Amino acid sequence: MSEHPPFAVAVDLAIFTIRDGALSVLLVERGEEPYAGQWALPGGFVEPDEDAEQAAWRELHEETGVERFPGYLEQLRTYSAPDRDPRMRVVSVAHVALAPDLPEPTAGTDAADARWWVVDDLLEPTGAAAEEAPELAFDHRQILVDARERVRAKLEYTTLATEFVAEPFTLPELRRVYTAVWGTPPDLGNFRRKVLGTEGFVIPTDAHGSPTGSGGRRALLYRRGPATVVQPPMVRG
Amino acid sequence: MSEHPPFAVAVDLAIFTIRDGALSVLLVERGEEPYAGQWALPGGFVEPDEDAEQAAWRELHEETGVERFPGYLEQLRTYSAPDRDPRMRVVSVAHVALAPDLPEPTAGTDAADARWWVVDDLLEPTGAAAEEAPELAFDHRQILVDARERVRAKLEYTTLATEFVAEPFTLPELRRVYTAVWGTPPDLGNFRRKVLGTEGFVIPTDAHGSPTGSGGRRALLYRRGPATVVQPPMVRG
DNA sequence: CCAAAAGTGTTAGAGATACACCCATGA
DNA sequence: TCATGGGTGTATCTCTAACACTTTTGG
Repeated sequence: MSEHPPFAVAVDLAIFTIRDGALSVLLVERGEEPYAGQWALPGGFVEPDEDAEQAAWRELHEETGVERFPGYLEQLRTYSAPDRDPRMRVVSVAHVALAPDLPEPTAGTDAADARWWVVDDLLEPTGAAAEEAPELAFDHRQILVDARERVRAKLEYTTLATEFVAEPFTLPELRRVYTAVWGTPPDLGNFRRKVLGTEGFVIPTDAHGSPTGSGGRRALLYRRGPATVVQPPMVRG
Repeated sequence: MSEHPPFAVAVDLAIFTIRDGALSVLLVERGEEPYAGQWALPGGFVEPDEDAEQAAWRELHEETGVERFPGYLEQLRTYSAPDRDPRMRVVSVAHVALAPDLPEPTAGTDAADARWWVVDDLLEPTGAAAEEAPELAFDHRQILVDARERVRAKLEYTTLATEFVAEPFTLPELRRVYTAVWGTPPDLGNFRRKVLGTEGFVIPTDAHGSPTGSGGRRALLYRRGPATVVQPPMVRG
């Protein structure tokens, strides 16, 4: 019982953002074997002097090319099937990150390319997207499925949606986050009542946003409030 | 970037049950260094040919002494602080298990002793319990705190409470599960309406239970139903 | 002045809260 | 027959779903 077989410990990241009204995730094209040329979630090995969360933050900065990542990070779960990496025994602590719209990523050190993908195009491709949709390396498709479900669920009972928008933001912007993640827009009136009625969800400013299209009222601007939970939750669909 | 420092990967288990109306957890007294003589969550190293969940099931059988463990198991989260084990770099994939009242456990191979502890006596000891309450080894206190919070939360929006009672069970028994986990009893009438009104939560039988004390009506017996979620959730407090 | 986008009001109904009350059983 | 525990009923209140309506702005 004093055996401890050696494992490599990695972190993988599902980094989500909203682009053009669609929930999107950052993928990298692998430059090395295994799965060279295939698309995968960004990630890397945990260093001897850091924990998994520190490793995830480090990769987040490396892969997005942003020094001060403006978003949110949390652990998702650990994937440990013995054959998940053909090279050796690798256990991966997957994380979920959320951010407001980020610049186009730069390909990292060991990645051939990096870009944003619309999540639905990867997981439920229809029409033209079905041709383009790549298979993901390793068990990353499963990680992506679990990560999306985590985000969907957390929008219901937390104020996490505000991590998808840059401050200051308008309520219609925030509502578009829910629309993108859930696939269907929450009722306008009920949405506003819920957000404004939840103490500390958003903090009003006295400034107005700029017009969205041609014509239309200018929305009020808000900042993130200190609240983290929404009780009772917003309901999906 | 092609370095993979070697880690040991372990599983730790927070095994909960309800004993005498209190949420209880199984601890083992460590027989070996580090932390010899201190109490800890049961656990062990992941073997080369199994994943973390299989390792957790294996430990569950070994530590409880039960061949066919009757309860529920899920991954909690992974703890990976570099100094969490003084011997070497150990990453632990913690799990939560729930079971109906189990027999007194047998001390495992590398444990000096094993017994059930009332969780509140460990985490918020008052009065006499404060003397007895041991400090837990490693970061197991934190794991226990997180595990209890997971269980509390899941009772709200899932049918998980039924994993704490042996089939067939009565509704008052099930209600005592909520009372033990939340610390306060849900309203009797509302509780029944919620459980019976949630399709597939419980399945009625035509048998009656045996009397609890001296006097009192005999409760109807039920079995677990196929439902897993409770929508909208039961509310705590 | 019209269309588009933001914001407000209103009504019906579901569900929860907080009880009071009735039933079955053993001593 | 009474205490004990199981089970039912109900008035009130809160919140939400659904939808109609008003306001502000650009062209």
